[in-house]
Amino acid sequence: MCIRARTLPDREHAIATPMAKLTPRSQDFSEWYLDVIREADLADYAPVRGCIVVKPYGWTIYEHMRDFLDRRFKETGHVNAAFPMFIPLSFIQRESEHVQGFAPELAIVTHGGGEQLEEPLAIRPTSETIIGYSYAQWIKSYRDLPVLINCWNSVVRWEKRTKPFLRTTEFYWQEGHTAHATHEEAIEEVLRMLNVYYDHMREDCALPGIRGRKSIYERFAGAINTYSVESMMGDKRSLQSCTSHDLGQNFARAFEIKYLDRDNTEKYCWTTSWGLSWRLLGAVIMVHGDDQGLRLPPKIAPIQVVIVPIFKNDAEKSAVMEASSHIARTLKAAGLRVKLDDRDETPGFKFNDWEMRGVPVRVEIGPKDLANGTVALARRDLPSKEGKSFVPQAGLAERIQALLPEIHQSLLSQAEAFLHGNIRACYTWEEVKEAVQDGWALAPLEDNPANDEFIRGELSAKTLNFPLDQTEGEWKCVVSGKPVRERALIGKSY
RNA sequence: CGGGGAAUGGCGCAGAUGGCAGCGCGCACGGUUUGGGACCGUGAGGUCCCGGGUUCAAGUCCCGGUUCCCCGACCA
Repeated sequence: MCIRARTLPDREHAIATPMAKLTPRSQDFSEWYLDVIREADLADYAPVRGCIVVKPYGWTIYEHMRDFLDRRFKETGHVNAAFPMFIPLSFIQRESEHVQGFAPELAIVTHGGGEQLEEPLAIRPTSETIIGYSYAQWIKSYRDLPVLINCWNSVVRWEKRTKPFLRTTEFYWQEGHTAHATHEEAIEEVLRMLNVYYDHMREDCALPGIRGRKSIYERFAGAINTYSVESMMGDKRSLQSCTSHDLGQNFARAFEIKYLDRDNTEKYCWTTSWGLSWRLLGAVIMVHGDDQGLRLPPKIAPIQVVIVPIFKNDAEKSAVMEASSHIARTLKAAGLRVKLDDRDETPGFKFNDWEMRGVPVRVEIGPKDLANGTVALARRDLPSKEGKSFVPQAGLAERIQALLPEIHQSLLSQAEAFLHGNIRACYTWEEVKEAVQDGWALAPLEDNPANDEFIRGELSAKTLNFPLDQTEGEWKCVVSGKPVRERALIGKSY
């Protein structure tokens, strides 16, 4: 079963570009997104509701993202481990807010080996509880702290409304779980990991975002504070790209995660958890993509450079192929991920094909280039003519190595301009109402669940977060009118 | 979970009033081509989403279900 595309209702467009495979982004962003996933060969639907099959090209992008992030976890002192995907139902019920938050989304196993289980097993929607059980056994002394563990796994949440990568029944992610002696240390960890995510997004994925604290209403079930990075998609809706939770002592108390301190008294640990899923790949698609398809940041692109040979006859072919192979070898030796496209297709077809797949750099080599000692160099981040130039073959590897960071920066800058250009400072409810029709509002807000509910009810938008970077000031809450010192981002979201 | 749309070859679609399952693209093979989605010829490819029912006969009509898309509710 495959992801289906719709007919292009825009006939004129279809005639103008008869081979168009994507719904134009401006016409229907949601269809465009699904079209890109299909045409760029990222994923298929699975025969199970809300589940997807991630194809090799899509998975390779995720692998690169994962590897960069994993490196950052290791650099900040974390180690990886694995815990069971089955969680005794009673574990999830131990933390009261946690169970309330997750009960509606649980998948539960009632049978095993042909027999009904004595205690049903939940398939993990997240692992705080089963990891808490282990931590309670592992942690005896202040000398055992902190515990800094990360898991790469998948979790299951029975979502009502799903969308490839953004919200799937099963999704791959990482979840970090740490335990600390003091609340200060735990808070430090929560913010450290928020910044690790923020840096990963910017530096590896060219994705800007706004770091902030979630409102009381929006925070994780069982946390005393949740932080997020909110990203703005191409349709100006927000995507919560990652979260980092200060769990206080809630799970420590529920699972008896205690240590004996220097003063010989027993104390509860302070725990944290933080996660980032393949949803971020959805953000890469929706932030960078255009009407030609994907535009991948070079660091996570499965193929960084594609070489397209051009020739008219056999004589030209052998000369061009020889030069192409040589260049491919040179670029590979320089550490670039290179693909020489020797398929029996026309160059024009290949140009479009690789643009669809988001390859950052294209090298074209034809007879004219052989004569001139040049190649045509095209960059995906700029429109076709603007991004194409003829450069000498000599020093090509160095040139491309220097170009990749430039493309990264260009994608980041474009996204950043879009993000900041679509946030409006608002000071009245009327202004907020108007701003969220076409972007985000930054407005004074009292952190009170009643206000969140009001916003949701009135606007089909929600409180995204209270940005960490706040300007000093005192305003009146746009909902309650009470004096506040903080402003919140409000917008439509995924 | 509520409202609306949809499901026919790998993809996009057509198949009034029930009567031999089709088109474009893609795919395979042969040839001509190749600097922005080439062309000619030949050919392969189908549980018409699933299960019941009506009928001499169901892609088409009726009932039930599944999945996908959109809007809402819900949701780290």
